[in-house]
Amino acid sequence: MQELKSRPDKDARREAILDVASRIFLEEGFDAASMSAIAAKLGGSKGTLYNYFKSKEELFEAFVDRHCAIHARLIDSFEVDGGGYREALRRWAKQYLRIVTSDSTMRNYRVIMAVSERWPDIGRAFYENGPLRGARNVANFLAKAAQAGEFVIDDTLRAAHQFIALCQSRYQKARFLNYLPEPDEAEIEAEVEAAIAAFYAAYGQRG
Amino acid sequence: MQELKSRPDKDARREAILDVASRIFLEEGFDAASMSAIAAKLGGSKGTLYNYFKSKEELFEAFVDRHCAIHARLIDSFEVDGGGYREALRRWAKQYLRIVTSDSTMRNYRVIMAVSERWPDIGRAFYENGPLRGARNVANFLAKAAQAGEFVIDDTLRAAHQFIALCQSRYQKARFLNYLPEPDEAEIEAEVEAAIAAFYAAYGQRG
Amino acid sequence: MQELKSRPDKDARREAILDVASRIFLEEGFDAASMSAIAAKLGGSKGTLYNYFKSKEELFEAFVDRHCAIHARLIDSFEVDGGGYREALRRWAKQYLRIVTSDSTMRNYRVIMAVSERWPDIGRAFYENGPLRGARNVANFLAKAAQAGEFVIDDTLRAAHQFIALCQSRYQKARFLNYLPEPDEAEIEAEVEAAIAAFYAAYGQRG
Amino acid sequence: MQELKSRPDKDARREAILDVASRIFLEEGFDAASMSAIAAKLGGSKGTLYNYFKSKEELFEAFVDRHCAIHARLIDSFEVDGGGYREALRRWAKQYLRIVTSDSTMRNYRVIMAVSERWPDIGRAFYENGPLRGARNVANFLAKAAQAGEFVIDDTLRAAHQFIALCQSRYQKARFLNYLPEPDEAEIEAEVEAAIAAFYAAYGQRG
DNA sequence: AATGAATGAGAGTTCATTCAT
DNA sequence: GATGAATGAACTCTCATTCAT
Repeated sequence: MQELKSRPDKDARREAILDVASRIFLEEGFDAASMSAIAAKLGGSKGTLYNYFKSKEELFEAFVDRHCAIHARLIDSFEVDGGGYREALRRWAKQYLRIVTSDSTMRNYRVIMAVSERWPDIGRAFYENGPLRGARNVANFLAKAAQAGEFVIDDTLRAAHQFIALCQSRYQKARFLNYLPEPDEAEIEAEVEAAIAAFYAAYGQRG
Repeated sequence: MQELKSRPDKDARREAILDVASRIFLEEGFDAASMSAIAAKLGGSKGTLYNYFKSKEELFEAFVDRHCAIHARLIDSFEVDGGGYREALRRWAKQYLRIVTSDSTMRNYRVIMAVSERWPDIGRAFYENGPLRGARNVANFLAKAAQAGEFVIDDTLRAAHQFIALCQSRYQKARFLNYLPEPDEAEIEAEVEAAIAAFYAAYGQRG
Repeated sequence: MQELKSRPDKDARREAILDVASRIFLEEGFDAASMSAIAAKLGGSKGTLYNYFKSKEELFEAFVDRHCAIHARLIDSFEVDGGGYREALRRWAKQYLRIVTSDSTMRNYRVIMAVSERWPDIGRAFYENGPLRGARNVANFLAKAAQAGEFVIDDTLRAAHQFIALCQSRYQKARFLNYLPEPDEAEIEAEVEAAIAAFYAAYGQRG
Repeated sequence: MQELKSRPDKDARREAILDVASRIFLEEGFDAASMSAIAAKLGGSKGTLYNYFKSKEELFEAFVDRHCAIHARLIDSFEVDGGGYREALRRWAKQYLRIVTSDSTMRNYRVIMAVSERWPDIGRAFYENGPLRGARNVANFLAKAAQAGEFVIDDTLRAAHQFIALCQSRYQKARFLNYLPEPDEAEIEAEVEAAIAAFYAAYGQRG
């Protein structure tokens, strides 16, 4: 009874803390974020924070885990399907690009990249749940499409990486370095069209 | 008289400070680097540090400026020339990829990206001196080559971005997130070959 | 009815808490011991702790009381009797020295002495139940023995203190300061023999 | 020049900090003493404290070192000489007892004993500079006196320990546990007389 | 009677920065 | 111009204690 009642409470509080901590980590990065600031924004005391996470590092890891999961779920939610291969690819790319160039994803990346030298595990986990997952999904699609005669592809994972890189060619570093703002819908479309054109030129089945 | 003698001294000291500060900023990032640590490694006093740079931020900016310059010089040093267009492009790409995936460049990027939200100017400066400069150099080359009939390209800057993205397709995020180690020579070659093949398929003049 | 049933339960729990608290106080001292650590080792909650003892100080006092009682009982358990006076004294001294130089007694003393300035009552209580009780027991014995013609003693309590001091002469401070380990049986015997020899020289009835 | 001027300043400040820290350590013990309290009483900032001692432990060690030195010097200052052996011994014992039962020595012992389990080195150092040094000095005297025919002593160090123990017999534990106040001059005299009587009875050359 | 989440004060420590020398 | 001692704010983290459930 008590368990059934109190556990969800505890979990809810934990999530609430993570919510606040996430926002601050994303805004400030690991080092500049302070436990005091998190507690203050939470409206609770520092002691409470430490009842739920036994150190700043542990809180950060929980933040990373959560965002790995979020990212993984998001990426898997993009269906690569329907309306013909070209259209499917186009639809996937636009969704992906929209997410991956968003301010929130950028902040996410910057925070994680910043600590990837100190804590390689964190970078690795994020890579596997984010970029690699996306590439694999695309690779699977490409394999199916190739079998159906849409493409001629030797190494589908490499091709997937190339396709994704083409989509982001203009935005990847520019967004990481905050040189460009979030692309609007037209820009996304343009990038994706250009990427698809190049990709089909390279791997499309010739008439 | 005194100026003629003391200025170079002063500049030399400044550079010495920057040398040390750079190393520490690259290793620790802006936040984790401490002025005390810099002064200690310098063998001087913190007071001296503040005689040359009036704050940690200013020292960091000097560090960024210096690395922008270093990067710009480096990128411009890659000749896009000689031995036919394809060979020139290949040579350029290999040099670029070697540099751009190196541990030292990675540290550089991570440090800058980490602060790009707080201080967008810094990210912008780095983008312009690094990635953008590289893309422009390639774009110039592509324009010349297109005029000579090697390529059919509409938007050379976009094509340049695409070519560079293709070269780094596998390594960009993987390196930022410390998922993969520095690529060896064979891996660089493979990446570049695949990129060139795709690029020529997309933009090469058809027989 | 309920009282008859619940009181023993309550007492048992109290004792269980004291068991755990004692161990921790002895290991860490008053200041370094934390209520959290005690609760954790107890397997219960901090709230429960405070249901039985209304503050850390009160818990500490209970710990002191308990150890006063333990010590008193222990000291009284040493019979000063049988096998002639010299032999009785020797037997008593060996038992006493064994106990009083043991690691567990040392920890006990150190903890109490450490707080004896802050809370003189605690030191006083411990002195009365430990050293003073021992000295009085010996003094009683000496009085009887003197009456029987074994000794010529003016002030039996002073003589008792002297005898005990002689027994511990080498170990008292050395053990408190953790300079020497627990003495082994041979060392105890040697100390006691030397003490008895000196004591009889000083107070023994001359032939 | 600068060295000749600034070093003494630094040393003086260090000593001033140690003065204050000593007082607080003696009053509160290691755990209860706080760096904030020390800084406050010093009239300086906590940062300054840490410029001189890089941790609380290091400050404590300096405190211990200082008091070891003080104790050693004090103990060596007691001449065991002049006015015949008995009188020399009496004079020494009174001085020793006066010091060793003083409130300030008591505080010193309590603080050190309290940490002797955690940091055995500290207890050991204190024992060697204090009690052991005193015992050795007495042992040397006894050896000379024995050679001159004043005593018949087999093991002079043991005899020295016994003599000292006899002197403190009533006060040792009683003072550690704060059961008795500082003895006055008459009490000291009485203790010493009793000790000397017993000691001569045990080891004095018989007429 | 038992819990354990919440608290806020305060612990030790580090920091960027200043300034008299 | 160089020094390094001094500072006070801010840091991460722990504590004894309370109280609604």
